This record gives sequence, C-alpha cells and structure tokens, in this order.
Amino acid sequence: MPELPEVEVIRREIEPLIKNKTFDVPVLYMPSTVDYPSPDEFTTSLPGRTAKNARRKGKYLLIDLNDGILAIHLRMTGSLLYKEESVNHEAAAEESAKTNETIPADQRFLRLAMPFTDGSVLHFSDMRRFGRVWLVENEEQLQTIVLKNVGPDLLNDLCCEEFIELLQKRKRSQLKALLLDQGFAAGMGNIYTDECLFRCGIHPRRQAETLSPADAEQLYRSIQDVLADGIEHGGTTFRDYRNSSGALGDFQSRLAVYGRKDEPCSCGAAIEKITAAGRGTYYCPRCQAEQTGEEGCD
DNA sequence: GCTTACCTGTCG
DNA sequence: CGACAGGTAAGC
Repeated sequence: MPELPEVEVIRREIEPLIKNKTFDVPVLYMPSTVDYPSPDEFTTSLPGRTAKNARRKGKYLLIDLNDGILAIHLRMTGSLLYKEESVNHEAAAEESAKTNETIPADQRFLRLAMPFTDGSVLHFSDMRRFGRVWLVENEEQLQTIVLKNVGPDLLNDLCCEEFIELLQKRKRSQLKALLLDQGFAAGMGNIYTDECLFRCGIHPRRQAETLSPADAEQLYRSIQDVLADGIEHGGTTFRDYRNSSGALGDFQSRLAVYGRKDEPCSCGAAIEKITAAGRGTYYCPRCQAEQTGEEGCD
C-alpha cells in the first residue's frame, strides 16, 4: 500500500506520540511478520527498549531505540495504528460476535501488537501478510540485514545533480522500471511513478538514455513535487491506506492518471492503461507521447 | 527483462 | 469465476 509519502505521513504522526516511551512485551499474532531476529528473540528483547525518534528511508520506517533500531515495512496492505489505550482483542472479538458487528480490519488482520509501558500501543495490521518488522542492534546490522538493496532516499538523499548521475548509469532502463527499482533510488511506488511521469510528460516505457539534460531535470523536479504533494495531502487512499490514527489520505482526489483508464486527461485525450515493468501503468498518450522514432533505431 | 510467489480481498 | 491490487525477492 504505502509509498514514500504515506510512510512519511505515518512517521511524522507517530514520532511525537512514541518519543521516550518504553516498549512492554509485544504480542506476535503472526510470527512470520518478524523477519529478524527469531520471533522468540524479538518478543523477549523488545521489552525495556525506549523509542527515541522515527526516521525513514524510502518506504522503510525506522524507529531508533535507546539501544538498537526497530524497522518496519508495510508492503502492500500493512498499516501501523497508534492507540492511546490497549484493548483486550479476544474479549472485543467475542463482544462483536455477539452483537453481529463486523470486526474492523485493523483488529481482524492484527499481526503484531507493541504496547508501551504507559498503556498506549502500536498495532501492526496487514491483510495480505506481506509486511515485515525487524529489530536490529545497530546501524551496521540495519544496513546489512534490512537495507542491503535500498538506494538513496528520493526526498532526503539526492540532489538533482546526483540524480542525473545515477540516471546516466542506467541508460538502458525503462523509466517506469527504473523509478520502481528501490535499489536505484528509494521511495517511488506504482501510483506516484505514474503521476510523476505524467507531470513531466514522459512516456513510462521511454529509455533513460533518451532523456535530454532538461528532461532529466524535469523528471527530478516532478519526483520532488509529486512526493511533496502526496505528503501535504496526507497520502493516497486508493483502497486500504490509513494513517496512524486511522484517517484516510486525500491525494487520491488529485490523481491525474492513476486508476483513470478511459477517462479524459486534462488535455482531452483518453487515459490509457498498459503494462510496464510488470505493473498496471496509466498514462496520457497525448501528454506523454512516445519517442518520435528517428533516434529510436540503433 | 519477465514470471512467479507470497496473501487475501474486491471488482467486473 | 478470473483478473487485479499501493511491494519485493527469487527464479529463469
């Protein structure tokens, strides 16, 4: 579900709420949610550690502890919810069974509850079970175990010149594939990639080496702008995304192409859906024309 | 590169 | 019922 803006929204919300709070014993409803260390080791070694601040690299949320780092990736449908008070889930489930209520998704798909000693709690829920959590002891473990294939963060780690340098090393790549490649640069996902390429008028299948220096700079600006806009509007709720207090994002109302197959672009042309880099890809055939041929043959 | 697998749900 | 879904790792 979440791409960089959604993770950043959660990070900003959560940081002041958990700062200087000490973890109590977590409840691991689905052991495979913890990727490192073993589920048992995770459960016994988290209690007593204190949250200091929350950072982000690409789509990874990183909570620095007084000792070690808690890393979280929400993948497709994960959510991280903060609650002021712990609730007894089994009792709540029984209660809703009696009254025929639907169990809210965050309880039904609860994978890991991480209470603090003050009674507040972080809930990691995930319908599709792709999301993962890691507890590492230091920055070196973070890099080798969690972030081994993650490139520089698109918002925090790259200026325009550095971005263009990276582009030049990947001349043969399709732009859509390149932007989705977290090893190239981290943070873009399927929605923001399509929106970004629309904003700079670049066809998703275009090859990196066909970009002029001006195109490349435009691409960088569009990435910065679309990510900033996503954050400003609280992220995109296309289906499942919720922020850490359960609220919906708002950026979906501003999507220019994503999810809008056959609808008119602002230019009047019908938006098309194709497959690029193995993903459903939306674009405007007029605003994002393919390369016009002459230099296409080598 | 592309495909498959990982999961569960929703939509056509 | 099949196709597809905000992500990524692993397999040709």
